[in-house]
Amino acid sequence: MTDSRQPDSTRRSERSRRAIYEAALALVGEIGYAKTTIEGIAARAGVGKQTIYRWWPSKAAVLLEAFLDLAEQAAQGETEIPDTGDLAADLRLVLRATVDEMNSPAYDAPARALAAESVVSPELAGQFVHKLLEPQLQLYVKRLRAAQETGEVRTGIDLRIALELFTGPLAHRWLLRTLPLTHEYADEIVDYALNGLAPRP
Amino acid sequence: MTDSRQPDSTRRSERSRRAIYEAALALVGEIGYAKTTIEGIAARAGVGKQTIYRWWPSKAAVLLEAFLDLAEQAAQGETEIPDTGDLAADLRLVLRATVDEMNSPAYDAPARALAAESVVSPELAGQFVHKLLEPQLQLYVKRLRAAQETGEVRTGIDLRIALELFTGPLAHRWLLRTLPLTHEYADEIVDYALNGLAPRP
Amino acid sequence: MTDSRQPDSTRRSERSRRAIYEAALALVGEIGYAKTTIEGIAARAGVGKQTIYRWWPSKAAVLLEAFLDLAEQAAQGETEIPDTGDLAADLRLVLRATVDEMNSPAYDAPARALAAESVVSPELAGQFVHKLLEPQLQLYVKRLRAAQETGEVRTGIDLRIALELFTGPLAHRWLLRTLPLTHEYADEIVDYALNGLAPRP
Amino acid sequence: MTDSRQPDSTRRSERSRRAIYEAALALVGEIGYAKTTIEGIAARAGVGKQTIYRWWPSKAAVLLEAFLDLAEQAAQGETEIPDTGDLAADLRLVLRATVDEMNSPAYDAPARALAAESVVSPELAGQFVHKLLEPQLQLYVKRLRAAQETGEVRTGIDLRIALELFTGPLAHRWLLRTLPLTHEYADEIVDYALNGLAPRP
DNA sequence: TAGTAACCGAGACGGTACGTCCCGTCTTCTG
DNA sequence: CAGAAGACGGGACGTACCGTCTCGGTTACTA
Repeated sequence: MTDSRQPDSTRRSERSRRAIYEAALALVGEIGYAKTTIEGIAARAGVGKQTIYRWWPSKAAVLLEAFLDLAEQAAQGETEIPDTGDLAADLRLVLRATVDEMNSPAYDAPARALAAESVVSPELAGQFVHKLLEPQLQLYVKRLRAAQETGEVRTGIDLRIALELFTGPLAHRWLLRTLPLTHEYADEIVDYALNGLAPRP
Repeated sequence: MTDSRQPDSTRRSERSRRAIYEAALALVGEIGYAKTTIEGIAARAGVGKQTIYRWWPSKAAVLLEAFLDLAEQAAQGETEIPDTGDLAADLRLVLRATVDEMNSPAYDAPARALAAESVVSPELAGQFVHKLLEPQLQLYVKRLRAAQETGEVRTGIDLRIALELFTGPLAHRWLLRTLPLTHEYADEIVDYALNGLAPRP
Repeated sequence: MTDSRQPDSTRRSERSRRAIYEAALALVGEIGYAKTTIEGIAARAGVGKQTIYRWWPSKAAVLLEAFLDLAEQAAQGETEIPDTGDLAADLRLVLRATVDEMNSPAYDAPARALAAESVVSPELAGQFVHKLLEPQLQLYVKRLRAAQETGEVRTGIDLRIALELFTGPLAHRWLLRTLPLTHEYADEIVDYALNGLAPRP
Repeated sequence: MTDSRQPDSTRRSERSRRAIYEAALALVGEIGYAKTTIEGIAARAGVGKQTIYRWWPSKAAVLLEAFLDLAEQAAQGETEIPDTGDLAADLRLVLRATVDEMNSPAYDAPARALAAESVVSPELAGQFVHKLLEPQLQLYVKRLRAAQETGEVRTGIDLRIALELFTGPLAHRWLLRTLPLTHEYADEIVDYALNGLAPRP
């Protein structure tokens, strides 16, 4: 009945885990994801390679956890889209913040790396979406539902689809760098998209 | 005047080039981009490794050219978004076709690989966007401009931004596999987005 | 004090070392030194290339050690030139044995390869001479010194030079294959050379 | 009746041949034989690779011809061992000259390279011995025969063997760099060896 | 309080692929 | 048609990492 080859996580070294997170994020920031190696992370963290292989299945998994850990620390409190009663204003605020985040190097490098890996690896994508992306998208659903109740958004709209009118364009510009990501762009997107969701006259 | 160490392209072997394209696309389709190696492409194409290194700077560059070549052959004629006078219908048609393409394995594998690499490599992204993506997006600009003239789209709209309301959401779902890409989804996107671009009452 | 990037030799795999010796000697015997490659040795030994590069600086160094190992096993006991009281007879015996050795394929191939490399590489020559050749030559010095004491060789002779009258000609014929190496030739050399070392009448 | 794949040597470019000789000797002197490549010789000589492959079968063959050409120019006239009536003096002179030659870099590099290749390649060795070495050794035979007639060397001696008492030791020291090659050493060798060839009292 | 089981840093190991260098052949164009 | 130039298929180089595997050493729970 017993068995399984999993190690005993109660004896896990917290110190090593944190060192690995830091080394992984630092290396991805400094030399990029492709040139970051497990050996490099281990060396930088002052850790044996086996300690990484024991707890993570891949380089991408290490980075995902490191990034989640980072995001968790960063997101202390601000886990809601504000509701001032003015939907357009609220969305502009959030989308502008997103634009700023995407333009900040500390966030950009690891997030891009994870996104790129996710594009190509369904397993990682699943984790990435489930643990990071979807929870954030659900915040939009929640805010849009509130707006639906106040009549700012017409009934019959599929909110899970509607939110993609806001996030999709931003993500697209960010991922493929087609054109610059600016506050003005964010505002414009909010303007056009919101118009599409408004009640028909 | 300049110089540069480029080889003499007039003496290039056409046979080798085509064999490399085919090998690259086949391998990416069969075993995935990550497991596709330059040695593997060379072996499959019956070509020396140096012949690849002589003409391309990286695995991604090979695949990009191979994919462009493929796209060029595929896109014989259909280089326009139809204009039946009914913008919504025309866009639904195009977006449904795009959905089908994204769901077809032959297109999916190399396109994903290139997109993933582009996310992480600005150089490749530049090529990818300039040679493949932007020309396609300009077709939307053209069609939307026609619609603007017939009054289906209100004046003052930035069409280069507007088109992203259609393509952004699709791209997002495709890249990160958040939710299934269906014709219904495409229709919904057209519905919501077009509403946002319509003349104000 | 120093440092150096040498690996930890206490953890070295004895099994791999022996396999590499055997593979190297076998390949040199079968296909010749020039066609023997490090990749080939590694493959034949069932070993990673890095395991060779970790412990040896070059193909020649591998072969030298393999050959030394072989010579060590072969030379169990016979580490002296016999002293029957008859110098000429003793030298004939030794030189005939040397001739036989040089004519035996198992010895010939690796020994030639090492000699050839030594001709061209002072570093290897140093090792080759110090570890293999000079110890053997000192046996001649010892035997000749005994002969000097019995009056068979005249005083005032530099024995380190004298021995070269015996070994030099043999080596020359062997290395450049000018003429066949026979027992009769060895006897003749002993005859002429010993005459030159005998006390003046 | 015609045939054979040999090119027409009457149309051969003398200019190219000389440039190849010079490039080969220069490269062997500067970077060593092992690092000298046919491509490198061609580039340095300003010659196409095919021009080398057309006329020579191997790198070693090029160098051999280049060296023979060099030796031919150097040996204008002095094609004899002097005969002053004093055999010992004559041999000391020749052996000292040989020592000097072996110690001169211009001679040393290509000669070592050819010797090393010859050790390992019977074909080249044949050429090397037949065209370069044996003619020189025959000069010793001639001089020793003269000495035999004057009674300085005893009858019954095989002169082709006898000469190796002089040249063998020198060659040995030179090839394997066991000990320094000096005039004193040459004198000693002449002394010991000649004693061995002298008529028995 | 000793024994022992596991994680840990370290790094050697059998491998795969890298990107480079040359090999010897072949092809194209020039004198 | 020899020769300069150099692209080609091929193979080995020496390096970098992969993921697995021992090897002491150091904890931290059991007997």
